[in-house]
Amino acid sequence: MAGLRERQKVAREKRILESASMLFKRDGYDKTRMEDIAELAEVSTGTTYNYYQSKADILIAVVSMEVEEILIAGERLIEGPLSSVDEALNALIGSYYEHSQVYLNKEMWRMAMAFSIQRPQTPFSQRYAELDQRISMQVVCLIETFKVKNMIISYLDHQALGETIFNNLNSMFTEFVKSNEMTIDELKLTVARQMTPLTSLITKNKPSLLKPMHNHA
Amino acid sequence: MAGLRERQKVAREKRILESASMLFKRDGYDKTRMEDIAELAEVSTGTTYNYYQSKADILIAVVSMEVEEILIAGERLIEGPLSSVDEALNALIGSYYEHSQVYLNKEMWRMAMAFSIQRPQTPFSQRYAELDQRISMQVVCLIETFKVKNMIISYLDHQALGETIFNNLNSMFTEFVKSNEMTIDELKLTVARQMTPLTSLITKNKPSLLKPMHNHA
DNA sequence: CTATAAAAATGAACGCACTCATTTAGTGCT
DNA sequence: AGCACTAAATGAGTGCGTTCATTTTTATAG
Repeated sequence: MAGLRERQKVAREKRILESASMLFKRDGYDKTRMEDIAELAEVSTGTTYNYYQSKADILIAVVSMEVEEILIAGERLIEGPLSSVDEALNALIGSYYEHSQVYLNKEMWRMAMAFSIQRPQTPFSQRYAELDQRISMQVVCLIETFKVKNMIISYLDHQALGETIFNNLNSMFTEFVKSNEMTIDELKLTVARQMTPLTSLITKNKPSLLKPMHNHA
Repeated sequence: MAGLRERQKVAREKRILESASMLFKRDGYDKTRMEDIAELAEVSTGTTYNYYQSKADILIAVVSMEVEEILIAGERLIEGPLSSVDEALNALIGSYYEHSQVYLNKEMWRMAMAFSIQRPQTPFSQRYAELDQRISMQVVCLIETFKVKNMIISYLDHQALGETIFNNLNSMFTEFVKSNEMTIDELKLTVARQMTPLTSLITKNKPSLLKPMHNHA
């Protein structure tokens, strides 16, 4: 049985995270002051810093929750039955995008992305990079599965292909969170369009799919 | 002939930009205080804000200079003679990377990228996005040239292809500025490797180039 | 040359993330 | 229960980007 001190610690950390998560989504990251988070969590400002290194560090805790769920959903898709290369890839990418909006909104994603670039050596960024890496690996894994199941041509560097695809879906997600107007559906359509040449080229026995389309929606 | 007031204004703006550019590269963006910039430029802190909206806004002025030169160099390459698809593409990408280090260092790039994501609606970010857009267009333009010269298969969506390639080279440049160790040469090699499957697939009459390679350098 | 209007420079003041010396409170021992 | 020890909470203090009321400088009119 844990002591009182230990239980209080866990409870405080949870209260701080919940308060921050709520305020970030309600008032925005910038508007939310450390003082506000502390007040709602019923601790002092200083105490907050005993639990999280910085305001940004609280944000990554929320991001982590979100990405863990994204990865689990992705895992399920990869292990499930695969239809065509094109459909399976778009299903995975779509799943990533859908699950990105549970705990976070666009502004919070922007902040998280910004911090991860700004100070790549901080624990925050290391963590963020690791989460990215795991998503990238999942895409590579799917490409490998295609290969094993003889769905794509076999002489290609599947690691490189997977990374290119990840870079693309990631870049477009960045565009999405930067845009006020863009919806998830538009994002999915754009990426599907961008992926078409590539998937057509690597897919076996599907020459009829080679249909060029036009510019952004 | 411009009046005294006008001339002083131009001179002050130039001094502020030069001071900031120097201090950012020497001491780092974070360490450089607005007070330091103002002091070196022989103006008051407040005056700095009559010329630039924020500290970040001064940074974009430096970034703009850099990217303008990057674009000019790219233009030259595209209009010049093209060897193979693979070589021309890598030459363009390599040129981008080489020219990225004249006024900026990794830290400054990181800061600029971070701000452009953080507040996409600010003039800073609009400007940054526009510069990105122009580079992307240059890549698309090169792909179009390949098509016109009958160097690649013709039934593909060249716009989508160009965007995918830009997203990839851009993502990897982000990885580069985030890493303390990675050199420009390593960056070029990594991107060349990632591009190989794609360029092989789209190039006409080059089946012998299809050689899978292995993981990161 | 003086007076008046307009523009720009100035630096003290503000807000907020973050720090640190001090105080408070949980734990283990007698 | 009382005491010593230590982990943790606290909030006034610090630094820096940014703002704004005031002062200074330049242009213009009489």
